[in-house]
Amino acid sequence: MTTVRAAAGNATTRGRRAGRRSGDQRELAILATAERLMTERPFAEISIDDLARGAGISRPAFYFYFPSKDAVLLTLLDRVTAEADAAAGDAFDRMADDPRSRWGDLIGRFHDTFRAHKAVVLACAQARGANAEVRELWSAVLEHWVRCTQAAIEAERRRGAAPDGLPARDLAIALNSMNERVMYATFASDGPAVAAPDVVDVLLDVWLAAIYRSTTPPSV
Amino acid sequence: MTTVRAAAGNATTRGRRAGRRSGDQRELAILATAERLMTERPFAEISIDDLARGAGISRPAFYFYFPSKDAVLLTLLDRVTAEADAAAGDAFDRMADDPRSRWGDLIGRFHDTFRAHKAVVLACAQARGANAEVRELWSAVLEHWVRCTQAAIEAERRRGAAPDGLPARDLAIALNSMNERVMYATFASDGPAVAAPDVVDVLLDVWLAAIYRSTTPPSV
DNA sequence: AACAATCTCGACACCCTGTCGAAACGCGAT
DNA sequence: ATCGCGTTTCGACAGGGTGTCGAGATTGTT
Repeated sequence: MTTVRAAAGNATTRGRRAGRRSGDQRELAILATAERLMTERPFAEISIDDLARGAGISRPAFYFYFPSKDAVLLTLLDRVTAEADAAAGDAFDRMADDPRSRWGDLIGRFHDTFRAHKAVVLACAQARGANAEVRELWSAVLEHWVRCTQAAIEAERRRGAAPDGLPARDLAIALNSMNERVMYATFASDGPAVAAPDVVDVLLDVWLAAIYRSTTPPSV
Repeated sequence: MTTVRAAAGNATTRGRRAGRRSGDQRELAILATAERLMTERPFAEISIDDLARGAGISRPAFYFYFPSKDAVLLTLLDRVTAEADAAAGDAFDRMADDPRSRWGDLIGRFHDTFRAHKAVVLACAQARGANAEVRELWSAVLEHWVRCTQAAIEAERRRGAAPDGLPARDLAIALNSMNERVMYATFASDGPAVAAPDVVDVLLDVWLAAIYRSTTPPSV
């Protein structure tokens, strides 16, 4: 298994070899083409030739910018990763003020990040099965949300607002997994799905029930 | 988009053209080879040549038995579909006797079906993104579980054991989606995952909390 | 103008899929 | 036994995708 990442794993070097001149626009054109085509058909059906032609270069020239088609997806996913980490940021502060609103913010942010990059996320979900790097990077995103969720659950238990029960980490994994799968189904219209406008409400209700055994958790 | 299914959509005709002689063993050999290889590497990395050689025939001969690689997976999935439908069967009877045990049975059956065909299910999850037929067939399985769950929730609400709240269908979708994703992560060791022995317990707790707002729901 | 780094692409080797037609096989009817 | 006819097999081909190489074009610097 060869790796697409630079040795240092630096996200900024995922694409081309170091040093740059005028070709930056070409690199961006490839990324833009990829994002556009992904909204039209599954990632697996997009060829490197499609990406190259879309960016106005020949197929061999593509390889100057990216080592493979997957590397393009990984670069796109890097952006989403950064945005997702930022979005999780302070959503967990002052949970005691108004738990329902705070958890709603949290799920809403996950939802917004997911939806803003729907095409990339759906493509990653498809590629995840076949590409270990996509799988690992996506796992890292999810792990971050799980940790934040776990910490918030533990804090709520400490202040007596939430009852003890399942290990907080297991609960956090289950709830975040649910969010991922439910949102995926809704955005992809894949199988039984919750209607798009209701997604956040439905998920929030399950979260509150699972964490507090109530949909009206106590504030301070 | 060409279809792999026979016009009638009959599961028994998914493979070869009608009429048969001694080649049944070959067809089974292909299926057995597929199931074995899927435990070793992702479905996308298995070629038709691999399947043919594994069954002791040449690559063109493979096409006598199946029209494509996906058709093999679909045939395997047909078995799982049948088993899953059967497993859901009477798991919803006498829910009022002992809700916790009954829901536990239900999740346990989903879990057992999933685990018994781990390789097939993981391969389908991978192929789902690229193949519409796999996606539809898997959706049908999930839809069946969702309907059963929805009916059981509504029955529990009618007898006053479960409080009103979210539409039962939305709740059923969310919970079954959670089960699918959590089990997938656990079996595939993909990203944050619940430890294998705890999966059913964790899921059951979330189900009971979401349906009853309690982990000790009332029996008759 | 000359050099070097950057960038481009024609041509190639390789792998995989799906199809065709010819040939081999199995078996009941003559 | 052998003829005939469906069943089964495979060599060979066409088409399309990936990744690589080396030669050439472009651009910025001196």
